[in-house]
Amino acid sequence: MPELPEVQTIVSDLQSHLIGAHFLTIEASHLKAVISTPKDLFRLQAKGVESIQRRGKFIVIVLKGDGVIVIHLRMSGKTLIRQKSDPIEPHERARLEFDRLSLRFCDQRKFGRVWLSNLADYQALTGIARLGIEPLSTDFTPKTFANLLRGKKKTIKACLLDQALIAGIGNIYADEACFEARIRPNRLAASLSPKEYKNLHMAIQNVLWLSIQSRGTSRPDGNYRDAHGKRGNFQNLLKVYRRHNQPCFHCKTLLIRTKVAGRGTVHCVECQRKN
DNA sequence: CGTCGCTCCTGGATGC
DNA sequence: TGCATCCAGGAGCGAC
Repeated sequence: MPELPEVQTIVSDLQSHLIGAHFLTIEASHLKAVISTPKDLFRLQAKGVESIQRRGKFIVIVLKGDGVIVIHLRMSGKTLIRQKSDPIEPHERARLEFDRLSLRFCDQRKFGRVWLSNLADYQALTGIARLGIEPLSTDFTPKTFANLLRGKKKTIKACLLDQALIAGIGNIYADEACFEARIRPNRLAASLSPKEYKNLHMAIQNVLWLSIQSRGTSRPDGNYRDAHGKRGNFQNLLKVYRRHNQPCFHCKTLLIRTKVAGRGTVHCVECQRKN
């Protein structure tokens, strides 16, 4: 599923094709996929694309003037850059028409959303307002990370998945970062030592940067594709995610699968000790 | 207020 | 072989 590295890859793709294009209309074939008001829709029409950014797992397309288009892909969403004349895509839920191309929002599981709004309202409307720190920003230091987690009464994995604490990490990179830092995902966040906070902070940044360099993770049966419909490559570099019953690359012990924070979780009982 | 569990969805996997 | 049930999983929301 698209997490920070996948969304960053898509945003880069969109930046090179959509900047300067003019947004014309949106057509929703799945009504719940698009959230807007007639007023907002009217205000968005025929405005040039000024910038495209990522915030957490959100894609934010800012139009000249006052329009903002926000997309969240959730589990299975895709945004595909197509020609206007190209045929309908499988699971296509909405079509954003620009003057020179057509952006198709596709989503097998119908969890994803497209919002049409304006600069004053889009952060509250979409939930972007509630997001925590960006893990690849300069503000995200070992110290801010430790301060964020110190009082928390839940597992470290639940904290990594909590978008109000840190924005952009999902199930794949939570497991990968915990393995990289040699920390068991079901440890209580407050129980980590200063050194472990530091190690985990570095592991998070390393894993996210490496995945961005590989254009994200596309599982064999997974749904993530970039804006051209192509797979990423980080699945070849995963150490634990979806590798249960396979040997740990470090110690050869078979990795085990458990449930932490309600999510399928894979870790190595030897490399990721209880304390 | 913080944390937990339920819900939304689909299609592939599993069970009988 | 075929039909029914189970399950993953991000995030909002109600319950406690």
